[in-house]
Amino acid sequence: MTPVPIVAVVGPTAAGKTSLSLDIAEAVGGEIVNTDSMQVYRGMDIGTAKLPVEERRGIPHHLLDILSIQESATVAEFQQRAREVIEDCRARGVTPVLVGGSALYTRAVLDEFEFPGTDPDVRARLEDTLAEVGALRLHQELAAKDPVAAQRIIPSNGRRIVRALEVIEITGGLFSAVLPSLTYHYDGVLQVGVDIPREVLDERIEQRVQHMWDEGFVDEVRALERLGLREARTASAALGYQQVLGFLANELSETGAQTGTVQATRRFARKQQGWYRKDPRILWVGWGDPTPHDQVLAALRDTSRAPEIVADPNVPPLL
RNA sequence: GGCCAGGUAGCUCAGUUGGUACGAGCGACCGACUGAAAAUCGGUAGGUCGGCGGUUCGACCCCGCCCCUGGCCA
Repeated sequence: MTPVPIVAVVGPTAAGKTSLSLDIAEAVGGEIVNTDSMQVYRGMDIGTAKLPVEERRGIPHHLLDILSIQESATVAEFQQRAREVIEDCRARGVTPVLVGGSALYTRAVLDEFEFPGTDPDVRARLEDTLAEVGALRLHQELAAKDPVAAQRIIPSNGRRIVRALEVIEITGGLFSAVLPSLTYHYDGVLQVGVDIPREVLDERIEQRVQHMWDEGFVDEVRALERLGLREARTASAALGYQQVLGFLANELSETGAQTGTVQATRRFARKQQGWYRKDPRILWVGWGDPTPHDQVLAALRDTSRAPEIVADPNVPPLL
């Protein structure tokens, strides 16, 4: 069977990925696959800017609302589920359109990326040790077992040191702390990056956060708090949610929570841009004329601008 | 109007008994990143120490006046 192309829309939060992805999906008859690490949680809607069902233009959306906030999403599991969805789409001749701002998630799905496994007991033990002796001491242990990994992980980053030691312990091998080279796992991938001037982005973020508050974000968090959000390891750290939890705990004023959310979201957007700007495969589409929509459709037609698609003669033209 | 406290990095504040500001946290910017990634961690840039005068070899630190902020008194 000839592979169907894959389109991935990436870029910083609030840049306009969602509407672009809908346009693309409509134009090529595709389905949306979420690659946002927080939109996977049920009930986290307003704060993650999850597209309401009635605005999805009837296009199937995958991998939204697949976990309760009590659960903790992981890249490895997400990778597996996303690949299953992609396989399913391709088998049906449908183009998967991935959208989301979690760069590691997108890469784990699109690129050759193998996760060595995990063990809750080993992990828990290492985390206890970390809390006891501190990152520096653990880093010495790592240096003894895997000098190369130790050299690549900064001695103060306890989290990554723990993971490296975990992998070493359960595999009996070494831990490679280097990101794999940029090699697609699939044929016919087109990554589209939404480019947007920093001032415009900052403005949009502020508006988005204001809109969240207008839509009842605080109530959403209050309801989730009753369901255990505060104790949720991952979900409680989501942008905005952590600030509102602070407000509900009286550690912050409501205004402080709101401005804090804007500030944290801006910082997050910078971090996202950092990830994407070093991936040379991304086709950047800017705002203005022609529209991003038209730029992408042109790219899908003009094979010279979508080298990954051209590279595979088996991929049929999209339009 | 008087008294007291305070005016030091974008913000909140340390600090120097007078000898080139050791600054810190947050923020900003840049970066790392393989099972929490909206996480975790690293690096860099920011200050004529409220203004003007004086004392001194030398003042952010002493003196005088002024301006500003907060509190108390009238």
